[in-house]
Amino acid sequence: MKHIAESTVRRLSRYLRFLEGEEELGAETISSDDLATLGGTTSAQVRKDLSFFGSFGTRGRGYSVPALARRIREILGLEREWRVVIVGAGRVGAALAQYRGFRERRFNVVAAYDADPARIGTSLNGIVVRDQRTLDADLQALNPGIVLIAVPPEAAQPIVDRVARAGVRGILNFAPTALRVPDGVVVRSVDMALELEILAYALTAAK
Amino acid sequence: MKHIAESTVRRLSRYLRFLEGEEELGAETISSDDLATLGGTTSAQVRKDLSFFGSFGTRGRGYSVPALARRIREILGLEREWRVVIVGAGRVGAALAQYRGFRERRFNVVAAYDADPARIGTSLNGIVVRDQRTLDADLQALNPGIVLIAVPPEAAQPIVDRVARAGVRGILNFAPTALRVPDGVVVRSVDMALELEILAYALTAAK
DNA sequence: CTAATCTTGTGAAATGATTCACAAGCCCCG
DNA sequence: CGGGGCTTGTGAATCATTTCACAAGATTAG
Repeated sequence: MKHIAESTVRRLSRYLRFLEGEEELGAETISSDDLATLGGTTSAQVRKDLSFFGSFGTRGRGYSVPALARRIREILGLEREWRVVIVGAGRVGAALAQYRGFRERRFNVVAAYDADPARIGTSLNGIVVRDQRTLDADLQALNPGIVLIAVPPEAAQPIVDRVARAGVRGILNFAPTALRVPDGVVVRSVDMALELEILAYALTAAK
Repeated sequence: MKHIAESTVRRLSRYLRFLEGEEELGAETISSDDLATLGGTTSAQVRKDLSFFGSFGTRGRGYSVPALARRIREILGLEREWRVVIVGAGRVGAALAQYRGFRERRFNVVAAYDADPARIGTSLNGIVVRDQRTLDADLQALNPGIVLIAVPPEAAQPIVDRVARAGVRGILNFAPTALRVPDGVVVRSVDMALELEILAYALTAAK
């Protein structure tokens, strides 16, 4: 398939949120214009985004809410459950381990790791923090689709190397550092300080 | 000034990280090519990014590390201190309140708020959680440049309305919901589940 | 001082993303 | 069953971003 822009995927994911909201309210159909209003974009953009994957609407009516929701879930790969392992059980790791938004989307945190003896053995919402030294061996059995990195920046790269070597292909990194990975492994980074800096720029420049 | 793309600002912020690293190592100059390698982009991109703001390099030599770092800090608005207020002292809010990366970049968390009586009065790393009902009055005195939203999604919009009414112009939202704000107020959202979904798509589509 | 070597800064070209605009299809009403 | 009113799907046009390519300035070696 043709390459799809990240901006498109990001919007699809947002459309899905709104569709699920509408679904609960019992809406049967929705127009590209309604979706656009909810998502802060334009109806042409909505239709273009969807058109990359086929045509699911009915002219004159709009889209079937449940059918479109199902189709977007399928496109995004959200019909399956995702097993997620968290490395780093500090405050950020702990918050992630217990984050409600993940469970709701069927991202299941199956284990958490830390290197600090004081944290090993403690429980995060039913998940017992394990010793990071057992990570490599455990990954075989746990077989997670995605690993979340929530360790200090200087510890991140070695963890990523180990995780990639164990065959994990998806990494979501919360450490504020650039990461190198082998081909075939996908990393995304969430850098909270960087987001604040972009905001600072917007506030500073808007004069 | 001409409008600058967000992608450019994001890269500037990353360049700054590398520059600070190089600065500590005692490097005096750096070429666009070195910066590109560190940041995973191209030298032409680096030079183009910088060129929007002036020309700081020396042909044949490269850029002075400390001078460029200073200039980027100035561009991004990081020379000043930013006062930050956090609303929502659950696990995410608590993690943010104590996040080391913010302090390092001179984003100072000056207060945290919550609506839950069980949390009010507890201390997060020296910051005592206050009652959300006093938020509006307190904002006058605190006068934060930025407010972080870390409340449940359904509570976010009312908080944003209150915060915007109090004159705050920058909001960083961690609640997984779209927010409306008046003109002149800048919102950015960090949606952790959405990042996981984009990752899920990348893993699903790459076949 | 000259020549060879670097590396910047920047128009121009190429590529990518969004918006426009409209034909085509579907629904509903009479 | 025909006409009016919606709304999709999609090429074409526009707008934005990245990459290319090279002249010009600076440094270094001889």
